[in-house]
Amino acid sequence: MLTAYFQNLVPFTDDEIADVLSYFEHETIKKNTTLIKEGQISNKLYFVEKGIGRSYYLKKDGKEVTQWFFGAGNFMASADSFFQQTPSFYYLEVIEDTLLYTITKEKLDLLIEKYRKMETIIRLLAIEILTSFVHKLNSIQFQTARERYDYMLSEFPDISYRAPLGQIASYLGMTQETLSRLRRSEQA
Amino acid sequence: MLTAYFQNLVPFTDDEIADVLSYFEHETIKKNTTLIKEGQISNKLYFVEKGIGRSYYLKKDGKEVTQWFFGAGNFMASADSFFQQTPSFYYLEVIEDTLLYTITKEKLDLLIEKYRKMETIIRLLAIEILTSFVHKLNSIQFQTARERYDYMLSEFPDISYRAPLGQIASYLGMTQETLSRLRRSEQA
DNA sequence: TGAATCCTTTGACCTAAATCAAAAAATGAA
DNA sequence: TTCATTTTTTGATTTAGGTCAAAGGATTCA
Repeated sequence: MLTAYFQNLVPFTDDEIADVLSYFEHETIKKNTTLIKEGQISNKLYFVEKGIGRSYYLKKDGKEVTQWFFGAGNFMASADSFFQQTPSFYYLEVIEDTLLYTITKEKLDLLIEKYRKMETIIRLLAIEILTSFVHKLNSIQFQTARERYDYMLSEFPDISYRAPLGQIASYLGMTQETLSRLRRSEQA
Repeated sequence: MLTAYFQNLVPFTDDEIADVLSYFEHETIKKNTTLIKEGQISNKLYFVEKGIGRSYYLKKDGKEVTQWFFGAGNFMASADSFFQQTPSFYYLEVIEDTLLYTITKEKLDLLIEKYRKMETIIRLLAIEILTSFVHKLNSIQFQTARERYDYMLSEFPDISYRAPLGQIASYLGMTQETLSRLRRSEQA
């Protein structure tokens, strides 16, 4: 899956791909494990092979706000912390038993130096993440609660039914009571 | 200013910088000029030397929604359209008389091929844009109108007083009436 | 310099969604 | 299998901010 992801962006030879993959580690993570806490500098970039990851932060009143869901087939990171090596604003966790490929910042930098194509991939990855964030921003700003939930269903159909309701509600910027009522009216 | 921007990310020699700058053009643009319309594929990346740029889109009801303001010292683009060469979701315009450096996609690609450092710069640029978008997303989701305006004041103090109120209001996801009332209470 | 257009303010009223509270359902641990 | 904890649903009430309408100000351009 990771191989396909790379090949899709920039073509590699089989030898190159094998070498690139050797920089990654394979990990199995149990449900509800925290990968990064707020304030830590994130040293790893993750690729979700199976399962769901989530980033969130705590409001002053202690309530969690989901910032993003990472489904299978996507890279996951506390992007600003990892790329800019600054303290993370977010917590990162997995909300299901999850299979991850991971790479450290140091190894990624080595890879980027070794393969120019890798730098291209990271550039494209950053732009892709950027695009999807912008898309979310536009889907949430000025939209009603119902429209925001419709965006969620179309953008993350699988996650919409696997993540706890409260986590989805905060991702969409509404209370869980409101989301619960929306779901009821959905089925009618 | 553009030189400083580059040097700040990756060191170049004087000769290199001169060569890189020769790929850019210098343009003076009159207030309220549209640079890109929705649906067009954006072929240019802009650097704002002086003035203010703005991206916006139209809702189904025809109302403009400001997506971003670009102040002096920043790159401006319809990011997804320029980098991925897809039809732009946004309009791009300048809201003051503006001095811009511009570079076409073709020339930028040449530069990236010629100087690896350029690819690094674009990668870092993409990550920087990403980070600031994420920051906005977090500052708007779950915040009250007052808090959103405070974010605007701290993030874009200059633009807060130079852009028309309606444009700022839609950027912050509120009506202009609400923003007008906020400002009044501000002064009290 | 004045008509025309655009931008901002103000007021009255309304509504979507938040808050508060508590019951019901689901999950998990012993 | 039961008890405890967490998650979801439902109801009653409140409120922030939206909508509608109209009047003032400020720009612009002939």
